[in-house]
Amino acid sequence: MAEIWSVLSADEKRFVTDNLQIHSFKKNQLIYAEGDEPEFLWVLLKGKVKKIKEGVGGRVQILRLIRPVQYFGYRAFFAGEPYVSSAAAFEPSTLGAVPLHIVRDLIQNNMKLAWFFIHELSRNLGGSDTKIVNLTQKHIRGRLAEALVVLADNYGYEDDNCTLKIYMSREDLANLSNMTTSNAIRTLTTFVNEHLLIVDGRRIKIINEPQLRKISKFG
Amino acid sequence: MAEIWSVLSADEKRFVTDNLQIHSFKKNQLIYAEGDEPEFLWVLLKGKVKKIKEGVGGRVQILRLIRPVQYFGYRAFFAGEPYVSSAAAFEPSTLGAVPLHIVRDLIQNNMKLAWFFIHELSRNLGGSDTKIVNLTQKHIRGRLAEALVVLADNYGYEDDNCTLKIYMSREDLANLSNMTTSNAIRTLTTFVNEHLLIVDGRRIKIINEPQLRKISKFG
DNA sequence: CGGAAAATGTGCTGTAAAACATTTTTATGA
DNA sequence: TCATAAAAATGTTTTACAGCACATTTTCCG
Repeated sequence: MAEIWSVLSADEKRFVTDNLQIHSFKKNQLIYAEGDEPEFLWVLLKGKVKKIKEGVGGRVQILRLIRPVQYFGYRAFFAGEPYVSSAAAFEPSTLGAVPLHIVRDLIQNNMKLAWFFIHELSRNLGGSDTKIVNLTQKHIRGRLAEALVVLADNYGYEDDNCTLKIYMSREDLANLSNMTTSNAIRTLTTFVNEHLLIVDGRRIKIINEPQLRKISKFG
Repeated sequence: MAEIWSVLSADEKRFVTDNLQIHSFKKNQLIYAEGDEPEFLWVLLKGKVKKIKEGVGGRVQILRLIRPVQYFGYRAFFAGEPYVSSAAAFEPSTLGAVPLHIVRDLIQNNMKLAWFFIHELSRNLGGSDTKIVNLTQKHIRGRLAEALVVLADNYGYEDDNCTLKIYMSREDLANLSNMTTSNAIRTLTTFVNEHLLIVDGRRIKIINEPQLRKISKFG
């Protein structure tokens, strides 16, 4: 369980293990929904998870991507609010769930754990602020390029060192970069014509990453 | 010094006081800049402060508004990054500055203080995520209405119970709601014609708040 | 005070991107 | 393996909004 695990004492580890439930989620299955009261700290063990938020007219924005081993679902609890976003599995995934009151008790007696969450929250907040400017000010090409670069940074490449290790629908790609599905498809085609990518179904090969990063930066 | 103060022991309070510097900032003066290494926890004692981030082509987004007594400038330090946004005074303001290494030492020995920051960060992160959807999906009218409502919620009204207790330029209003200055002016005029507001220079009276909130919600 | 600079207000134009529509391709599972 | 649905692709239309130019007013400060 990565970073958290390493700051826990043997007793604390035991305490967590005793209270950890393992859950499996199917592709596109909801883990929790906007408006729900936060109950569990989730840890993604295997698979991929997206945090999403519904906006005007059912339009969806993907807020964050989660990879193993990362934690989520705790922010709302610490804020004393219901969830403001939902979480769903991108693909078949295995997750652990620890009741948040257990987490609270652990933090209360383990300053290192408190620092872990302070650090995580701080990094996420910085990312969120950056995302605001990226999504509101960049043009379509810049936003899609940004999304592709983020996917590469988040999930990496297959063994060929250029195929994105995530296979998402055009719709998800659109929801990630704040555009319509049509425009995601169109812009993707443009990038292919410009020899930045090779696309085969949901398989995306990035063949000119520097140029893509440039577009993402000044787009 | 509000919430933080109340969780400190007498010794800790003394420690903070000994390390607190008071600074005055003029209207529009920069407090710190994007890219700077975080050095101080800032506390706004008097005045108004905005957190801003520059985007494509120098275009500015106002990320957050700060009122007395609120704390800021600590996120980047906890994340171990340089600042990703700048802070500037809206109007003549008085601020306190506590070196962040002092804050770190205090947190290390005071779990209540740790919880304070976990709580703050969590609330801000939720707000930031909500802002993403508001700014990307709502139309101009909705975004401006939202901004006005946020101003009312943040700084409140004058004694007449309808004049916003903040007097900001059209440009700031535009930067808050992700639009050009021209469009902020135009849309403001529309709202006046619709008898939602009365505007006299920078003095904005909200005379139909329910309708404004409705526009903000479905815009 | 007076002149310059900044802020505000309006109209016009071009265009990026949404909305809509239709066809083609790819999955899915009975 | 065929039927049906879902996803992808592509063309057309519409519109919301940025960009710009310019006039007017207000603010600032030497």
